Amino acid sequence: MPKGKQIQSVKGMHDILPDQWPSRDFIFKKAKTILEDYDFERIETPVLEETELFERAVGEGTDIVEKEMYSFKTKGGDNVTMRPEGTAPIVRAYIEHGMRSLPQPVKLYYLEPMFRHEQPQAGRTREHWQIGTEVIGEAGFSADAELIFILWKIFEELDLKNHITLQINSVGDSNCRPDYKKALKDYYKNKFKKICSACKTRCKKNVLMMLDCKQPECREIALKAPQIFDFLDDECKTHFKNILEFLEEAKVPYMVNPFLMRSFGYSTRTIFEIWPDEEENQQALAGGERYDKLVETLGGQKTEAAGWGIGIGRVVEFLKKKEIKIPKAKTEPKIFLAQLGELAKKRSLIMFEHFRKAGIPLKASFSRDSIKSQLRIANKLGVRFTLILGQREALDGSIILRDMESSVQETIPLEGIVDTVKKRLKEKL
RNA sequence: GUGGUCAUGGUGUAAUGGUUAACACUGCAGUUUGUGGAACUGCUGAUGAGAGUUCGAUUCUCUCUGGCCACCCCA
Repeated sequence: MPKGKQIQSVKGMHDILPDQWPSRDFIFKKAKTILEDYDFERIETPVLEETELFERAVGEGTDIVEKEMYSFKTKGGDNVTMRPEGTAPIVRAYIEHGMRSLPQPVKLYYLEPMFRHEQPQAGRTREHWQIGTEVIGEAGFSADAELIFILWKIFEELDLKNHITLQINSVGDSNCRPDYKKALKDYYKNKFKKICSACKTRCKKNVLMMLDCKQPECREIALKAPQIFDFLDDECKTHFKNILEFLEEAKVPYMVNPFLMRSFGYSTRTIFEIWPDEEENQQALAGGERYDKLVETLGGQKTEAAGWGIGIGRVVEFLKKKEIKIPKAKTEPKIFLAQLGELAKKRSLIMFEHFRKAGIPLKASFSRDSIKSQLRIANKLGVRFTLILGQREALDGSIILRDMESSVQETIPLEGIVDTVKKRLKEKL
């Protein structure tokens, strides 16, 4: 056999193996329950969208659009992109399906993979799953407040609330943000020599992101920079203040972080992130924002909206790190069926269905013939009882019930076996 | 995209410019063939890919691939 190249999964994309599913299901289930209780409805959009959607929504000049999109031309000549983020496709769907004629706001949630061509490392993959929400058609602060409240509740349900902080900030709107940007630029003008090279490009591309720089020298300068709050107009200010008051009322702890920034082109007013409470690893577990102009940008009518996304992979890792107990997805198997010989094997097949219908799924190892190896498996599974159906038993219509703890076994009639086992299980409890 | 670092069975670790690459766990099987857990025994299974140096490379060099870390950005 020629050895050849070993085919592995594509860079930055990983298999999600069985052992990861209990914690993923745990997260899905918690989030889903809460979201549906709060009247969010599920939506799923295609992985592929027209490239222009993201160029317009996220904005040219952003890293996502400039260097991180999986874009290609189809055989038919269309320019398409694998969804790098969840909001733009959903807004597209909102407009396309005329959802403005539904009672507003429209509250949607999704569970989808996102694709970004980034340099991978732990907690940063090229395909990652997100649980996200969008509330479209609500300008008032109640949308932001509810969204953040629900986000917090989900983390609370995941038993993580003591390990995270909610970071929140306002980036104003098109009315007041330009003034702030100008003030920032003025502030940085005579400090240009002291800032890092990345910030020099940031200064041109997106001044606001300079506040978020991690370099110590930039950080120091940012500390004394003019603050957004002094520039917010009255409406933005009130909007922000109302959210904070709501959070206080709802007992959701938050940290106003004037240096928190998001690079999405569509963010307006409220932005927020959930951070792990750790020195190292500052990767956000979740992030969201208000986006009052996006529907218009994509050709809809004036419609205000907000939303957030949770990174499943990161939360899974975080749960593991914090040693949060994950409830078992499946119930423990209780009964194992061992068979010996052809006839027994044939007879036993139908029993699976009888037991399954009775709510007691049977375990078995059909491919194994020796009683020894079958019992070994039964033992490993930790079942309460093992049913043994041998040639003898199959012939005279009986079966052996073996108690795995006491090793006591008895021969009982095959007829009514389901009820007998049911009774025995009950006795053992 | 830039820089650094790493790469040995499924997992975790050894070792070496020269016979058959070692150990532990796991898996599979056996230890009076119709009976699990312990113990013992055996078996399966690896030097990421390609090229170069060399009599000989898993070991040295280069390229690629992938993981991880930093920058960048983000969930």
